[in-house]
Amino acid sequence: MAIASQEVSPARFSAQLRSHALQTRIMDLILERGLDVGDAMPTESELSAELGVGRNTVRESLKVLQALGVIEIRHGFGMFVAPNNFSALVSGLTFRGRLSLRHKGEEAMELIDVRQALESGLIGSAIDLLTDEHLADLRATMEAMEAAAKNGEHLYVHDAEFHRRLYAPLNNELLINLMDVFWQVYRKIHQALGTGPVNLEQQTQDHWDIYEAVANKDKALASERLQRHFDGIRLKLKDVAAS
Amino acid sequence: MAIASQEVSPARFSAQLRSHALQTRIMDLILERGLDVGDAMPTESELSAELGVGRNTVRESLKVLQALGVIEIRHGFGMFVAPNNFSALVSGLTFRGRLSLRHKGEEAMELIDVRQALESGLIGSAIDLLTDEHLADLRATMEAMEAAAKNGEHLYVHDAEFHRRLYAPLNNELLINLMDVFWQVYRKIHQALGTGPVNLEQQTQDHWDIYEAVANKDKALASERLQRHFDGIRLKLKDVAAS
DNA sequence: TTCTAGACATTGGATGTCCCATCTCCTGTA
DNA sequence: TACAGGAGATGGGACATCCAATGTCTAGAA
Repeated sequence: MAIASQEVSPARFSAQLRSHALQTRIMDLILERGLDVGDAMPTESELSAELGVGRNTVRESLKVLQALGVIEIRHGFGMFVAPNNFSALVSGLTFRGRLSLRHKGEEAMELIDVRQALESGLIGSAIDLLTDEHLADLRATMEAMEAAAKNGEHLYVHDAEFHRRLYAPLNNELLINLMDVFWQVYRKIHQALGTGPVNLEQQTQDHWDIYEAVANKDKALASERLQRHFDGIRLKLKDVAAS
Repeated sequence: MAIASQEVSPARFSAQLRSHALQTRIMDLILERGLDVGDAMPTESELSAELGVGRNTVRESLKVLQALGVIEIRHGFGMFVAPNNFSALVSGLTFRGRLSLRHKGEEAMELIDVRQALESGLIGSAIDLLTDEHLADLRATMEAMEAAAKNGEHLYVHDAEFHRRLYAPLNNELLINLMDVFWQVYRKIHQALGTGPVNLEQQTQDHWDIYEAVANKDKALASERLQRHFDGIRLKLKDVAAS
């Protein structure tokens, strides 16, 4: 006879498990077939037939895999195993940040904290591996930033480029991607809040200071200046959130 | 009753942009309505009507949002704004890692690098904020780990718990979530490779060493022992990948 | 009062249809 | 021969409409 189950219904997640299982099956299929980045996937119909589920169901999973950066979908042509691409995380994290800003902006601050920890913690290793070539790239970025500042243009592109190149010596794509995601999320949140007045010269000078410390291979100074850079960002965010 | 007569823009917009736009519209709708974590979302049909797209299309976007951890879908009941939850990232990153292991396992190594940078870089701040209560929690975890090791059980749970509690003082949920994701991805990759022989005692001792340094508030020592801990993990991974 | 069975709302999934984006290749013209 | 343009094939995008599965809630029975 049926006993009233004391168990907190585990079936509450059963549906998610099934759709998650389908995603996993598709990923396993890629691995089993030895497909590599850029290779073509089976068509939606083929997958639908092969996996024994409807095409709509397959599509839902495929969209998720696309969002996770696993595959790339090209309308009218086909689907392909995607190169590393975390851009999809941006929207999710941005949403989180904006949601949190309605309270006290905690999560947005947490984001800055993580960026700060990652960047100031890794700058030492990056300086160790820095070559003249990397330094020249960095300098070129700074000059472009300065030129943009003089023209009154936004520094977004150059700012992102600077931070990306700063850690290029580490040769860690995952790290670069992660940092890029965090940077973009910060930018989007900042945009959504409405940008206050920006001091382009100050911003450029901050980056020059960091560049200088890096060029002199002064790890401690570089780390400290990065810390201060982020302190400034944090303050600005707090200002905007309070208004 | 179809309100579909709304003529859309000339089909200049790429498909990805359109589906991404739909996801954004749903997220904006949440923000506009002031929904908070745990609140119920409109039903699929309502969204379909409101956004002027078919229910299947809405569902694809909803699944993506679920995968990004934005919403939680409960079969037969409804959809809700989800609490922070990065577990979905795990599958995507795991896939990346396994894909890379077919070549030289670079990405899996990069993952360890990022973990190492994050953890050894942040241990100092964590020690600054460490309270007796946190320390007691940490000790409890270690004792549980030791007990498990004596019984020959896997240490997975306790290992993860240890690293989670180590950084609890920072009070940064995003960070905890990220570390958890990385930890799980590492574990899954390791599992997929087939675990070699594991030395439970050694593993436990490593963690005790770290605990000791933390308990003594010796930041430098803690950071160094964490570094060595990850060096060990990296070596183990290299061994398995080479075979 | 307590427990159970069923109604209901809502998501899960399948199928069929049509639309439209992209690529390939063939043909016609210079 | 070389190149431009268009027709057709391929394949994803969107939608309507079923029915199934499942969690919740309530009415009714013990």
